[in-house]
Amino acid sequence: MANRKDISRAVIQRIPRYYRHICDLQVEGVQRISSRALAERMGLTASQIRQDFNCFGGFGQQGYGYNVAKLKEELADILGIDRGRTAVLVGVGNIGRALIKNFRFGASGFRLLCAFDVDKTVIGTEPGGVTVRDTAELYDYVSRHQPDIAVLTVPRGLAPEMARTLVAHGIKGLWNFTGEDIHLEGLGIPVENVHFSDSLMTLCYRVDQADEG
Amino acid sequence: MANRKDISRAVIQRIPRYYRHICDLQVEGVQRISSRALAERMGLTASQIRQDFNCFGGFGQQGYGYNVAKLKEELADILGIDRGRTAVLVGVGNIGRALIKNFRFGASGFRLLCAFDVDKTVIGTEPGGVTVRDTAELYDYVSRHQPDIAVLTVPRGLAPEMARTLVAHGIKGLWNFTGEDIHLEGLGIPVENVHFSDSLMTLCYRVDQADEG
DNA sequence: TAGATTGTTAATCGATTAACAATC
DNA sequence: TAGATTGTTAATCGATTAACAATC
Repeated sequence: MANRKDISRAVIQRIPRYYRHICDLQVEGVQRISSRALAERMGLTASQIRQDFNCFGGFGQQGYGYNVAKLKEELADILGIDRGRTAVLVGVGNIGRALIKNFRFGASGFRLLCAFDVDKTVIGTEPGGVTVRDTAELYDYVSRHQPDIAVLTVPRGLAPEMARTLVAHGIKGLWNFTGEDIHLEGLGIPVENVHFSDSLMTLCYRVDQADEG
Repeated sequence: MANRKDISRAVIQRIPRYYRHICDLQVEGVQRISSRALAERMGLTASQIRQDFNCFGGFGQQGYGYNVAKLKEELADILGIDRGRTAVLVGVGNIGRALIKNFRFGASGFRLLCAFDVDKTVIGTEPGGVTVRDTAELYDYVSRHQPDIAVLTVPRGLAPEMARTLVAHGIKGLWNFTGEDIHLEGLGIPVENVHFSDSLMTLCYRVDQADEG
C-alpha cells in the first residue's frame, strides 16, 4: 500500500462518495461490481476508479471485479469510520438542533457525546436524546473527556476564538458551520469549513449559464 | 472576455470564496488590494488569482492592484447575484427551518418566496417571516409563479421523484440537502448536492492522518 | 520618471485517461 | 482454456506556477 500521506486531496475527496455508492449497492443486494459498472453508475471513468483504489493497495480480483462487502470494509477502514471517534457539538440553534436530530453521526464514524449552549432554557434538555450542557462547562468537559472533534454551530463571531481554545484543550478536528473560515493547518488541526453560501452561489452561476447558453 | 461557457469548474468553485473574502475586505474598509496580498490572505498564489480573474476579462490596474468595490461588483455580476432569482423551499423539518431562519438567501442572489410542508400543524405558520404552504399546492404554485430554484429538505426517499416533477413544472435548478444524489445534467438542470456526511468522513480521515503521521 | 503590479505567455506539475500485460 | 477484468505503466490533458513585458 502506498504511504497514505502522499494520497492527493482529489482522491481523498472521492472516497466518501465511493463509500456512499457501495453502501447503496449493498442495500440493493449487489454482491460484486466491476470498475466499469461502478464508473457508469457514478459518472466517472473505470480507469480513475482503479487508479483511486490502487492508491490504497488494490482490493479487486482480475476477471471478477470488486466484492461489494469487502470493498465497503476497505473504504470504511481507509476513512477510519470504525475507530470509534467522538464528537461534541457547540451551539444548539436551528442548525445545531437539525444536526443533532437528523444527522447520523455514526454513519460517518463519530459518536456524539453531548451538546453545549449558553441559553438557560435549552440547557438540560435532550433533543434527539443528546444532553445539552452549559457552554461554561465546555472546556472543562473537553479536557476531561477528550472528544476527537467539535462541531461548531455557534454564531459567526464566536468561531475563531472558540476554535483556538478548543484546540488548546485537546480537540483534534473541527466541523465548522459558522460561515467564518477557520484555518488551523499551521497547528496540524484539520478543519472542514462548510459554506452553504458557496454552494448556493455556484448554483446561481450555473442556473445563469443554463439560461443563457 | 472569454466565453463563459469554457470556464473550468475549478475556477468557478473559487469565485464564491473570492467574493466572500472581498466582502470581508470591504467591511474592514480596505479600498484596494494586490493579487499578492489577497493570495496571502486566502492561502493561494498571486498567479492563480490573476489567472482566475482574467478568465472574465481582468479588472485590475497595473501598478495599483484591484479596487475592492469594483472587484466585488464584478464578482457579483459573474455569479449572477444581482439577477433577482427566486426560490421555494420544500420540507420544513429541522434543516429546512434552520435554513429559513438563519440562512441569508439574499446574500447568494435569491429571494425565498415561500416554503412547503405536508404537516398540517406547520402549514400556515411563518417561521422567519416565510409562509409555509401545503405541499399539495407545490406544483401548482411552481407553474404559476415560476421560481428559479427549489431547495430540497424533504426526507431522502422523496427526493428523486420530486426533483423530476419540479423540473417538469419549470424549476431551473435544485439545492439538494436530502443526502440522495440527484443528477439532472441530462436535462440541463444544475443541481448542487450538499452532502454533510462526505464532509464529516473527510474530516474523520484527516484526523486519523494527523494522529498517525 | 521609477516603482509597482497587472495581464499574459511559457514552463511545470499533477491528475485523468488510455492501453495492455498479468491473472483470476 | 477463453473471457473478463484488474493492476500498472505510459500518454494525454488540464490546472497551477513562474516569468516577464506591458503599463498604470
